[in-house]
Amino acid sequence: MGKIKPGKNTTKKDLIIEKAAALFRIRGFNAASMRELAEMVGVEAPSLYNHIGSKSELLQAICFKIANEFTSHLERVENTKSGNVIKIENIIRFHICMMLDEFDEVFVANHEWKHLKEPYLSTFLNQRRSYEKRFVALIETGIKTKELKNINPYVAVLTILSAVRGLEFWQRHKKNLGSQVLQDDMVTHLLKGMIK
Amino acid sequence: MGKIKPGKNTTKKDLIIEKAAALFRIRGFNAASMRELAEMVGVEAPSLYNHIGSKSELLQAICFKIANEFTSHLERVENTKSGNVIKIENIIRFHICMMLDEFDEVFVANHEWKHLKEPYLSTFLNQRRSYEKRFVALIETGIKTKELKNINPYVAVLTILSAVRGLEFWQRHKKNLGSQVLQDDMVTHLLKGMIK
DNA sequence: ATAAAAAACTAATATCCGTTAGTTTTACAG
DNA sequence: CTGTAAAACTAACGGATATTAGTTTTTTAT
Repeated sequence: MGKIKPGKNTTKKDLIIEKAAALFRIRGFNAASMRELAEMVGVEAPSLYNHIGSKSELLQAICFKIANEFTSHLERVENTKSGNVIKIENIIRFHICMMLDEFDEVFVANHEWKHLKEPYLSTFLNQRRSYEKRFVALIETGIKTKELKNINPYVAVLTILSAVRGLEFWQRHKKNLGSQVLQDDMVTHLLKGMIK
Repeated sequence: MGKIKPGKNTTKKDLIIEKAAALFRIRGFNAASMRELAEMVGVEAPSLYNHIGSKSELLQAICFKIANEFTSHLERVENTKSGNVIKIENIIRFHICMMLDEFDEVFVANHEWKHLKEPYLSTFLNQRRSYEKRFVALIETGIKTKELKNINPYVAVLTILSAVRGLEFWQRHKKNLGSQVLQDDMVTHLLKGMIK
């Protein structure tokens, strides 16, 4: 029967996925073993299969959870009446937030997606391409409405995504940088080159 | 006895390392099998061991080849008499060049280093930290000599490294962007925020 | 041409991993 | 309590992997 398992308000499956994200980030998907994961969960390895279907399924869950969060946020932004600059700032801030407080999952989605199996791999890549295109379109609109400089929108999108992704690299130095300060610095720095 | 093997001016070991870099980039270190590598080299798997010691040794060779190239280039720049802005531009251009024409090796060094075994893992990370520190020092000097704005040098270094690393992400779109144009754009963009 | 060394091949081993089978324990519903 | 379903455990399997051993072929030096 349906149960609510841990003391928290989450299923044990959710706990497993959460631990899997941490493990996959540190070890990488292939190097991470179900036995290690089981130990982190506090259980023997075969017991995991009472809650999940397979190791790949864990990777799928992580990657699509993140991909869907980004996609649905973008959709929300698109349906907003704000100007394009604000929309873009909104997206940048969302990326930074995701990077900071769902670090493991975002890292895994960024680095381990290549180990997804078909047809999930193709779906994931299509979703990603679609996201980029819609982001580009947003910038193109901003250029048409004279809000933005006449920049190459692809370069802009990829610069933004690269810079934000670089936050994973900053973790080590985070102690030296307040996170809100960091966020503001990054946003203004990334927007400065674009706004007219 | 000492031999020079292939028609080219490289040893077969070098060929194996080159193919390994391509394979490790595509599959990831753990997912890549020695049998796959052997097929790429045109040989049966055990034959590889006439030229190399182990799979890990291949990863070590790739990671330290790249790390040493960056380190020795930095050393060369430090011993130059140029101004700090030129030194920094020099470093950025070197990173971009490395990314473009030793793509597989740089990618592997950036993403698969975590699978190095001790003591190589520690050595690699120390070398990397040292590189960052010396890069930071260069920027700090530039600030003291009033060549650069009073920016946070850590932020500057990490932004630069992130942006350049993002080039791996651009491969897909490279068709749309001339590589020299790209290089100049990126350099000026990265420097613009720093120069006084 | 011949001897020696280098490098290829076949066969096999030990290990590890994801997963299944089968069983026992735990926990909740009545 | 008692019955039932969820979830834990032990044991084990099948497959893949890096690597070794031993042998044969190819290349090189003289």
